[in-house]
Amino acid sequence: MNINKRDRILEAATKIIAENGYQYATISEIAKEAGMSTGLIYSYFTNKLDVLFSIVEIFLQNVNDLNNISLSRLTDPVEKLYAVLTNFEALLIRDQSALYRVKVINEALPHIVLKKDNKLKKKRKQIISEFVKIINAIDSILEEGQKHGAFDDSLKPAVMRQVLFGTIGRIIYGLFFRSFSGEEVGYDSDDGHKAIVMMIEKFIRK
Amino acid sequence: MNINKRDRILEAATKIIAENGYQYATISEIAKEAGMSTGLIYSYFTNKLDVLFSIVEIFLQNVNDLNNISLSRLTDPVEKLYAVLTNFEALLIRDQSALYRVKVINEALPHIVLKKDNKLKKKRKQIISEFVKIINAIDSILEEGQKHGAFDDSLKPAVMRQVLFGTIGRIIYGLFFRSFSGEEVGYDSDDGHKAIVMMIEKFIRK
Amino acid sequence: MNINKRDRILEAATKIIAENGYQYATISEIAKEAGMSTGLIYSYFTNKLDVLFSIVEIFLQNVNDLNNISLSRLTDPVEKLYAVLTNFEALLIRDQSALYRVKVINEALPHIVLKKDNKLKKKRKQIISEFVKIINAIDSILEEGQKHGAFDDSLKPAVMRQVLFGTIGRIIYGLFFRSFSGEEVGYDSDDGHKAIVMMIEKFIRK
Amino acid sequence: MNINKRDRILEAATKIIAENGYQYATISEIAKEAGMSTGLIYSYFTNKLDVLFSIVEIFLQNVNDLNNISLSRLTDPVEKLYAVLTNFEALLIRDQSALYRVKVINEALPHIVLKKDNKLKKKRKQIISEFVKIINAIDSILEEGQKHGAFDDSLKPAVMRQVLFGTIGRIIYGLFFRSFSGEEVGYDSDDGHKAIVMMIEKFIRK
DNA sequence: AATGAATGAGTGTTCATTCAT
DNA sequence: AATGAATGAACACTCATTCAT
Repeated sequence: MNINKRDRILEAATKIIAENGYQYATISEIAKEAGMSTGLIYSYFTNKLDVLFSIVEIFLQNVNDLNNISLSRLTDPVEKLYAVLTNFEALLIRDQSALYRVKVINEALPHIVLKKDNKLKKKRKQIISEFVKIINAIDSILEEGQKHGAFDDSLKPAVMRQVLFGTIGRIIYGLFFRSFSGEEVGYDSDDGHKAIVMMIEKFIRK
Repeated sequence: MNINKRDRILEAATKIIAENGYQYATISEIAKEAGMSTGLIYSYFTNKLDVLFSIVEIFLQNVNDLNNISLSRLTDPVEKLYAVLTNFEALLIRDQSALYRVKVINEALPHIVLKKDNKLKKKRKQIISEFVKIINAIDSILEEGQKHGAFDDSLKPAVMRQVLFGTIGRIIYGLFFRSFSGEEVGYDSDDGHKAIVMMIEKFIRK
Repeated sequence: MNINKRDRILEAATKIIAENGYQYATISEIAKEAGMSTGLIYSYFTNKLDVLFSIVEIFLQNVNDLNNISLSRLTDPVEKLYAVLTNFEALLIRDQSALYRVKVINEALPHIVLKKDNKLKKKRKQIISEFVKIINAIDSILEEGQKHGAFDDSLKPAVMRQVLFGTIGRIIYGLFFRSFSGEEVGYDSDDGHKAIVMMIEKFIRK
Repeated sequence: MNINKRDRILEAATKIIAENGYQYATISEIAKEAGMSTGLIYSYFTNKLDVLFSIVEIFLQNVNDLNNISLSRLTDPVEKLYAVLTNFEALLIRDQSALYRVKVINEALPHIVLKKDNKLKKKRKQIISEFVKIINAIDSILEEGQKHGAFDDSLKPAVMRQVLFGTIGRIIYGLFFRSFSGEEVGYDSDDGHKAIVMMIEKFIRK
């Protein structure tokens, strides 16, 4: 197994799926983009859905890896929250292919929820476990921060976390849309970053 | 044309698409759910995508209709913002079929962006125009509010609006997921509502 | 469901499979032969294997139906055996399409044994049950005949039955081959019939 | 060319094809079973069908070799027939891998008849010639025996031969099935042998 | 001689869409 | 207006075969 080639497939798939939607992205087009034959994709992935899932899986693992590093050297909940959300943002904004990833992950989530494919049970579990890890990381930061009076405690951590996720997700999706369609959306990535930072500040107790 | 039948199709489609995803929702299953033949669907809609688009279209029209009523009798930007977001929330949380709609609209957006189907050009434009109306309504409320010192003006209206959309969308999606999967998500619709209200307050200048 | 159309598919499939072998018989060729589209075949059958199985199933049902009629009015084991084997022969020799059936059934048996397709579990069971019915019919005729001293009892009924099946099968396969390839095989259907009759006589105790 | 390796491939192929059917037996599985790479198989055989054909070819050659030895020292048609059929039986019942061969040869015959593959014309001819040799050997024994009054002459030799082939084939297939599926078939290899012997006796004129 | 990664033709199957009734 | 049988384009996936190493 050529690890490099697997990555090439995932990168090509990310692009093709982002541009066409999962349903209209064909394996043969992905293969063409990756510069290989359709058959070869099936020696790296179980099926088309597995390609989609793997994109999500790797992204979530990257998030968790970054979080592990960042959180290990921090103690202040405020700083921790900062770090976690910045990691998220960084992984999704970095470059063009990162923006594609936003789109793909957005489209992948419903598929992961649906449990259509028995062959991918294990991978599904793995993805959910990575996702839960992220959620737990944030929720426990928020909880800890509320207990220590660092954060506004009028909202449950789970809701606060949704607010933060929703904010980041939507802002970044707008940036993807701008880059994809060429149309203006009324803000740029600096504005977006500022918004995320401000959201955190809104929840900090003065 | 039987307007009642058209609605029945859209309601059935909303359920089937929400439960299976657009790709896996078949016309024949939608027809069965609506209690009619597959052929009949095609005398009310151009094609499958048209069904999806129509769900979104009607929702956006409803939002705008509600907004028009609410905004006409209000002058205070703060009250206006309240009204608009509450309308949104109301239309998406009301009942089970409203929760389905969250899911379907989420899935529909990428399709609307993609412009795959030439037959639906007009409908696409119509949807975008409804969407822009909503965006403009909010953006001008925010702008006006900032000018009058009612809202925090450190973020551009467009970004603020994304933050609010993202928050509401994510929170409501969580509620859909809870209702669909039966799993707990850590909050209920009251918590969600509280969060939306609080988001507005965060942006009000004291 | 048009019962006539189902039969047309089976007849076309029997021809195409007999001429090309199951592996090389494509659904699209069967559809063409049956004068319909590929899709329609799938509203009558689960999949390609289901078509194959159904050919066998109908044949076995026909055999059992004929056997039920014949055996009900006979008491003498010798006459019964005669009747059963003649039924078999009749159904396999009757006409061109009957000869095709010999070939197809021969090729189908291994597939039935393999249990590859979970969707066809029920049909598989049904086929085996029809097959067992035939086997039991013959075996009990032989057993009864042996008990009454009508048949040679130096072989177990199961073995005798295999001898009779093998004889008929091989002889008829030869006739199929002659008709299919145009080559001579050294005997015709009259010779074949004589052989089957003689086989029975060989087992009759004088 | 390593003759040993060629044999290893054929042995592996016999097992895999017997267990899965020719269609579902993959070259890569055969290679794995033979403990080598897929590529290597193609330096010993033209293609997949060539592997199948070669199994049959070798079997038929073995039969003819045994027949040549046996028949050269016998003159009595009855003894000759005994010898020929016993050779046949011996080669097919001997051990597990011999039982596999029954299955494979059964499945191979239709492929040999079909003439699909131009590359194998020569091999096809060779197989048919070996097969004809066997048929001729038996037919001439039967003919000679009939002329000398040793055998029942009410059936043409060709038909008698089919009866004998059918009997042996069916009985041995039952034994393969028993060994493969683990189910009982109502007789064992001793019963089978007895049946073959008895069949000969049935044709001997007393 | 040997490997196994890579190819790509081939086909079963699905399902949106049409249209005769 | 309504049906649902019929169509056939489209695509995921498999696997025999090749060939660079």
